[in-house]
Amino acid sequence: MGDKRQISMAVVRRLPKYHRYLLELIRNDVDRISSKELSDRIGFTASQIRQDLNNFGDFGQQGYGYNVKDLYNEISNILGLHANYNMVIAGAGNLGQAIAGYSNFEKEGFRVKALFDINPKLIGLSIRDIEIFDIDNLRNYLHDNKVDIGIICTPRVQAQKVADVMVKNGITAIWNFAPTDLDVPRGVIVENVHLLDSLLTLTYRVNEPKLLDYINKDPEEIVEEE
Amino acid sequence: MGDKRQISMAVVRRLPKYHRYLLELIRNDVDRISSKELSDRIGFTASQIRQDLNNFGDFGQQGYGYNVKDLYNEISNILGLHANYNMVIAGAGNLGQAIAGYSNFEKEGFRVKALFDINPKLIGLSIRDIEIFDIDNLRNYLHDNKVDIGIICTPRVQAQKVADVMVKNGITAIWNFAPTDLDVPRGVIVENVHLLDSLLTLTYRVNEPKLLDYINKDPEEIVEEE
DNA sequence: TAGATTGTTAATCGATTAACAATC
DNA sequence: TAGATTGTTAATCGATTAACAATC
Repeated sequence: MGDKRQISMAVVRRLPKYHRYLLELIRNDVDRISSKELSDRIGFTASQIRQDLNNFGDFGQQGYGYNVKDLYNEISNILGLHANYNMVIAGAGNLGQAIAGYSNFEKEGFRVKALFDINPKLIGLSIRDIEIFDIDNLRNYLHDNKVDIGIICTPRVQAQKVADVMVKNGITAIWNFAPTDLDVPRGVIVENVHLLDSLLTLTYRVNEPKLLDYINKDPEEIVEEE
Repeated sequence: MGDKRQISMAVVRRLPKYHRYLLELIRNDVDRISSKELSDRIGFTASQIRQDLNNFGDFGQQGYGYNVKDLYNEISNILGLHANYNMVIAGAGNLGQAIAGYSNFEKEGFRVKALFDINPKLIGLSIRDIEIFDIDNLRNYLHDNKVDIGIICTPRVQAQKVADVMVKNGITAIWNFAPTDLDVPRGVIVENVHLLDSLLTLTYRVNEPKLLDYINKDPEEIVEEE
């Protein structure tokens, strides 16, 4: 019914960083902060900070700045952290187990309820009291339990199949760690964590100076021109 | 000595995806591909694909398109994958162990040589033949061994300290999984994987429709206007 | 040769930054 | 009140898309 003016992904990706820095300010007993001061810490321009925040409301006060605690709460709310989230993990290998055992998520209301794997050696074991089930039971599990987020930590070749099962059984939010892009229907939200992609941007940047030197030299052809 | 025309981060972040899709094409025995066809698969516009690639060279041929294998090799090279990389991991908890055991990296020439931790219970153990050392030995290890990439998987509070040790002992590329932004000197490259940030953008998008409805309503004030 | 498709310039679109009136 | 700082509009910058001549 509304205008639904969309928030750009560029803005959305900055929101968790605001959340993180505001928590840090609370830890340091800072009560209020101006966009200028926050800019110095977080590294975005003051102008950008004000623009970003004003997408969601008038959280500041002229002549004063922003109340740190209030702003933190506003952004928590914007990020959906007023609710708890039940999650399941497909793929109980190293990575799946690591995510299941990562305590930082629990503090924000994220709960891993079950792991699923294809490997008989893993099925039946528990990681931090979270049981590993047979992947064939994923379908039934999703039927019987309210699950908000499906996490995919399987190898590449199984990822799409798992995603299909999740989507068919009501999952609308997928956190994908498999090194492939998933094909899902409109309305299903996928957030990718492509670790190798991330590592390759690191090696790109390590090599960039040499690479650009090489490209800009281009020794053969240049001699002939004008 | 060169012009050093910089490649934008937007382009750099797309490079690993080209790499991934080209490997997929090789797997499917596709020999050549046009920007149009690649566009259909990868989801970037054909125009963008040609622009991106032309930052680095003339890899295509009019009327033909791109040779898949050649282009794959070119991009591998651009990403620095002609070399091998020695890596060490600080923090041998779940996440550190998962990364140490993640086989996808090895295929591309990445080798985890050692883990380091503060926990006496972990020190001396091995993960996939990779030994866990006392974090106090990190300094000496970096002195005695050629290490290209430092990986930080410690809790937030220890991350900066570990980064300082790495930087002081010659590391110029850091892959950071700790939920904090590192302060490093110019010339040191940091690639962050902020898992919670990623998860929060997912929950943001899950809640976005409700949130924007709420913001766009603004019931109180609107009544009074014009 | 005719058709296809690149490399590249120009046009458009969107995101960031600057500026400043409003106001606490 | 005077000073500080927001919210917001306008200007700038950069990235994406469109168009097309060059050429395989």
